[in-house]
Amino acid sequence: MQNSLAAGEPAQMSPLQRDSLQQQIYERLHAGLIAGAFRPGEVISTRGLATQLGVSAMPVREALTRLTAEGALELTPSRNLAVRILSRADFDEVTAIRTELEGMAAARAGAARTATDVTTIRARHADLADAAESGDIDRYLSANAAFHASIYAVARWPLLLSMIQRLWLIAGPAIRACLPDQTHLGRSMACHDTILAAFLTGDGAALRAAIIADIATAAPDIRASLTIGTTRSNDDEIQS
Amino acid sequence: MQNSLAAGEPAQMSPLQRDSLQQQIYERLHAGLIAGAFRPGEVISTRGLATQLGVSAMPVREALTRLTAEGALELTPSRNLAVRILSRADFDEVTAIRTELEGMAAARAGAARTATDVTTIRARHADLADAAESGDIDRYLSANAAFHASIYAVARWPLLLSMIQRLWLIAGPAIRACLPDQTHLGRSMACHDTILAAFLTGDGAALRAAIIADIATAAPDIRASLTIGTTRSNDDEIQS
DNA sequence: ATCTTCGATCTGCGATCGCAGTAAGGGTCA
DNA sequence: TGACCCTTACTGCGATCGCAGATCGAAGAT
Repeated sequence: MQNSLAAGEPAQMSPLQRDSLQQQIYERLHAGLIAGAFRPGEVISTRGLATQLGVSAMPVREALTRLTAEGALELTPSRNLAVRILSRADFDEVTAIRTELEGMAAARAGAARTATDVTTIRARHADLADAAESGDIDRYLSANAAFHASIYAVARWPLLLSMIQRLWLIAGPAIRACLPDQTHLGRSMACHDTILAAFLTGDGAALRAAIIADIATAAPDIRASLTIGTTRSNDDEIQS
Repeated sequence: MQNSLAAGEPAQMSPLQRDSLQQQIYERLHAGLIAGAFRPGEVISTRGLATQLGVSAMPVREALTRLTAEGALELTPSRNLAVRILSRADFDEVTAIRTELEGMAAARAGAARTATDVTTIRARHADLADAAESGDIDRYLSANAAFHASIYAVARWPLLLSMIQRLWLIAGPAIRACLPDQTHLGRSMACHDTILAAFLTGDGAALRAAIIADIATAAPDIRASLTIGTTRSNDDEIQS
């Protein structure tokens, strides 16, 4: 009844508006934090983001509240919301939980994969390799997150995926902060080839081991850069 | 300047107001969900809760938004917020992740415990045994949650503890819904004695095994009661 | 008597306004 | 010239209002 275009209109209706505003804002910030669009310690203002997005402060507030509760942001003593700065102990904790949960998701994904999954993962891996070759850090981080997330999604455990995403959310800015290590990027890509190979064979145990190796390979570099970023976090100019 | 009582008043000032309203509301709902104060499918109204708590709808909304994002509540097609009803697949996922994360926390807690921790855990276990003997289900569930949480807190990994709490939040109402099984309560208490013993010896591996056994012991009963609660969830009267 | 239909009353979501607290800039006094 | 205070412009948090959508009950028509 709704579609008055009826007869000669095969095209599907436009999505109009999928989610609530706060959900859209949350998802955008989520992706931005994982992709390293924000630096540790960077201040995020509710009203500023609201005017920038052309909406009221209300939905922005709820999105930021959620991110704060999840540990991605923190409330500074001057009543400002800022991207959380991880201590080494924090990072170790995140890494340990990541090893556990992503390992579990990988083991399950290896056993549950379908033909469609295989083509999806291949595509994501191709994107990742392409981004790595281009040297574009932002593209690489986004592609890396998409590659991993698509693997874990194969396990078809949405809660597990959500908890893993939360860990990426917390660690994302710290990962981005130690970006310029080009050698790390090469080593990481070798890990990703191993991950893809294990996924193609469907060996859950091997896939789990490959994922854990990827985490363990990247961790020392990130960890080493942490206190540096902590001490001189606010020295440079605020933002663009 | 604020305290005009000044001189002869050694007593510390009252805490006045610790957190924001939304945080207090969130914590109260959190505890209530874990302790089984809400039944699966039960509708929770923002304005209703607000008037009941004597506050505006705003902080209640943010608390409920957080709980919805965490998977404890869900938005029904009639635009109502209700306590999430777990499918068996959902419950299996929660149980699997619980096994992993609570096992990890237990292993770490066994190694990191201090003398203070021992006395705390003993006290919590005594509370739990007392509640079990009294037969008060509500007291038992609260004491059970406090017992487990205090063990995991010994690991000193706040993020891990927070993620475990989220799992309890989701599973809480389902656990409460299959309450009247008195035999289950006895079996569970046996598990708790084993847990306490393992904690006292400081054997992380044994503590981990005891925790996992506790989860595995309770899971079948809860799982079996799930679809029942799902099908006839709204048959009885709405609420008190 | 049964079916339809319309209105009152819920729901969550967003916008707008006001409040208390902090940080920084400009003015004034010693 | 230097130190101090006060004003101003932010911040997050809470309250209040209005909107669209959905449910339910009662009145009217067949």
